[in-house]
Amino acid sequence: MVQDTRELNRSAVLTTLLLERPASRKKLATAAGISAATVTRTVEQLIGEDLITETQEIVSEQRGRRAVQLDLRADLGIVAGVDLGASKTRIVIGHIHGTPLAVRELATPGTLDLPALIDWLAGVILDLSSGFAAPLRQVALGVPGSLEIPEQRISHAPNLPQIEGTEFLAALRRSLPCPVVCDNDANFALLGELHFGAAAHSPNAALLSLGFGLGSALAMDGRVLRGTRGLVGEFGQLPIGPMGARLEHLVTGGGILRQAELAGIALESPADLFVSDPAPRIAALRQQFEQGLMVALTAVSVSCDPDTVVLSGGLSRALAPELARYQELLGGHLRLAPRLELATLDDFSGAVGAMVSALQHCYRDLGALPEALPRLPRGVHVDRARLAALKSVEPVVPVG
Amino acid sequence: MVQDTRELNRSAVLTTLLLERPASRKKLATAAGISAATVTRTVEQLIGEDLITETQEIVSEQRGRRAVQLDLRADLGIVAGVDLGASKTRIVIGHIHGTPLAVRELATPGTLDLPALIDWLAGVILDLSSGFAAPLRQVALGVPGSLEIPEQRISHAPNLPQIEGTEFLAALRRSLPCPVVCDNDANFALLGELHFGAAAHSPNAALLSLGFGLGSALAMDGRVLRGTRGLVGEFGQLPIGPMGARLEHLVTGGGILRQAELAGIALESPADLFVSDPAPRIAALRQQFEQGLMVALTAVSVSCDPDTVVLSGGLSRALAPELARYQELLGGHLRLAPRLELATLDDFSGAVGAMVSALQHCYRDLGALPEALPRLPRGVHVDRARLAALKSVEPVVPVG
DNA sequence: GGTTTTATTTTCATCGAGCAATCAAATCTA
DNA sequence: TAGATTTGATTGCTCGATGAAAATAAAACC
Repeated sequence: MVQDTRELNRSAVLTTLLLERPASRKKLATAAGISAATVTRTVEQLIGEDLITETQEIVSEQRGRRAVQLDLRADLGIVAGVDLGASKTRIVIGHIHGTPLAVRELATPGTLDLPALIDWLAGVILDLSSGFAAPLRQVALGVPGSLEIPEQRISHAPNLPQIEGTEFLAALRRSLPCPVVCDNDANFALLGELHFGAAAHSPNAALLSLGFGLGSALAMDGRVLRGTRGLVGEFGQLPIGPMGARLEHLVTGGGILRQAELAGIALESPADLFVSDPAPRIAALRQQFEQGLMVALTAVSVSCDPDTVVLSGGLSRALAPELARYQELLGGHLRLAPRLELATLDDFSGAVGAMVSALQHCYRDLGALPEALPRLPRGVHVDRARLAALKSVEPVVPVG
Repeated sequence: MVQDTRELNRSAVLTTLLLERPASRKKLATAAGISAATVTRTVEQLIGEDLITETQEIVSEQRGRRAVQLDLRADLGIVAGVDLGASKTRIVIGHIHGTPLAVRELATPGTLDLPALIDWLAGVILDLSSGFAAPLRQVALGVPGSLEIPEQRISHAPNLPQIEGTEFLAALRRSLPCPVVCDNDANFALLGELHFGAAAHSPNAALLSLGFGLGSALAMDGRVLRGTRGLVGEFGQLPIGPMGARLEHLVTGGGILRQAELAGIALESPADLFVSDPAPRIAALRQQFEQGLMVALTAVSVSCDPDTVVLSGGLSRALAPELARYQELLGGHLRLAPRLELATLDDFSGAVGAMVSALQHCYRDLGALPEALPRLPRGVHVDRARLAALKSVEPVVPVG
């Protein structure tokens, strides 16, 4: 509690710059509520630390001396957001400014044993990130399982059992030259949609991932809720059916196929449930699904009072035509029902959210104020078209 | 961002004192990480503001000069925690130090119209708080309904419909000489149990209130979650039964009676469901209840990953003998199931929690650091015996 | 009564912020 | 083209607040 006023101003100026990038000293002084003199001195320090730099002045339309624009140094580094799925692994390399630089979608070699899987993953990350003339500063990894915070243990990952326990993460950390944070894939997907997707401008939001399994995530005030034992959002465990059947047996791709089999109906894919003119027996099955979906939607709604619930995962695309009806149904169950939206980043919500998280960890390490992190990165736009375009980009672009 | 270092030290010293009450200057300096010289000056300022005061020195067992103990001034004020229930209204007057001073339990005159109800409530609060030689600084009011934050509107209060809308709160505020905060009764009940009851030492906790209605509340990191529209915790809305029947129709006192009536069973009270040797038809009804209870317990568990789930409300006492079995059942549904506990403050969880909230608002207004509030008040013990003893105390005790 | 120990206050050097003057670099105007 | 004007950035200066250390205070010990 000593002379931290200087440190405090450093943080304030840096944070303001991250929020209003790029900005002149004058603008920083106004926005941060600090005198111009102090900003000059603080900026000098930050430049000395090789953190920020003066950039091109904008062609001014005003009279008077042109403001010198400042920005985070472009060669500070890059981050990697990784979504390690049971079948596909998706990676988004992000520039320190927040821009996605490269995107990859690979088949996860799920049959490999643990050391080989770690080798493969570390190799892929290093390979993709080495094409840029800036160091890799942070990796964020989404996994199809829960993370127990105190011991950094991954549990409950039936679709990729090798990674359960603590060894996978520990070994991956040894194989990578920078910090690695890890979280549940749904949590990162929600973070991605919060920043660039369907839940932008909804600080309170939830995500329901309807795929082969059921995942969900909750966010309040722009912050994704994360319990210490990774239990948050596991609504699939709700014992709602007769005999304690779980919700995940009703509203997942796997569950639908199983229910169909039990009922003696031949379904090729879970999406067949949503054909426009279903046979009566399929309609019954579908009604069962929809009942479960309503439970799931209600559950996430009363958990964090979201403005928006984002639906993602393979099944979500199949039920898109029914969305308006579901919205109405939910309104019947719930006063003040949240808005239902499909994920706009498609299968890349998770990887993009991981990139966002990695960036936030970077900014925090650089000294940004923690309370501003949920609003960072700012001034960047990411959408599916941009990601698609980057899939084919060779990572040979020198940054800066 | 100017010379706020002084203000910052003031907050730090005050917060440390609240956390380590009472404390000497030396102790404050060590605990807050501030130099002794600065603490001396800051304490001088706080004494000048009539906020803190020197108290009796402790009889020292050490050599050397005795440390002068400092404490919040006892005559700073009192707060009122009010739990306005549909049938009973409970009030706990709390000293600024956190000690409960007076406790009342009154029948709510639920048949009064709005102005008369407000008059009655304001009168009761003023009457009870006027017996102490210290001003009433803050009132916290728990209501059997939801609070929509932006407009301060109470909604969803079927058992006390007069208070719905914005007028009740607005008029009550006009009738009381100090700030009034309002929240859902379950939220305050959880806050009470978090501080003094079954969830003490569980920063992540949830509460399930099983009474005539179903209420619940969630807390993470010692902070009760509160959505902007008061939807958090309304798990009663879960449409889990056939034909969209809601969870609240299964696990509430009212629901049980209705189900029994539908089944043609005569029940005098919901508690009859839990007799030790039930008739087969009652056992079936009970099983239905327990299925609903499991859904509710699972739902709160996966919403905030609690270490403890507190059961409160009239029904919770009836099912106490079955608690161990429910704990086991829950463990079967859920890996890492939370601990189930009965509320230890009985019917006063809500009023005590409201008192806690009122105190926290006081401390915040005095300048305590927001991040310390979830740990305040400290060093006070409240239990049902103490509350019971205070029910009969006449409020004529001059404070200080 | 002197010594030792511990708490608090005072003294004093230093640090860092803001104000205001100054410098810098534009556009505007005759 | 040479001021005048406007706006941004820097610098000199003062002042307030902190912390280290010295001084003082108040106890126990011997």
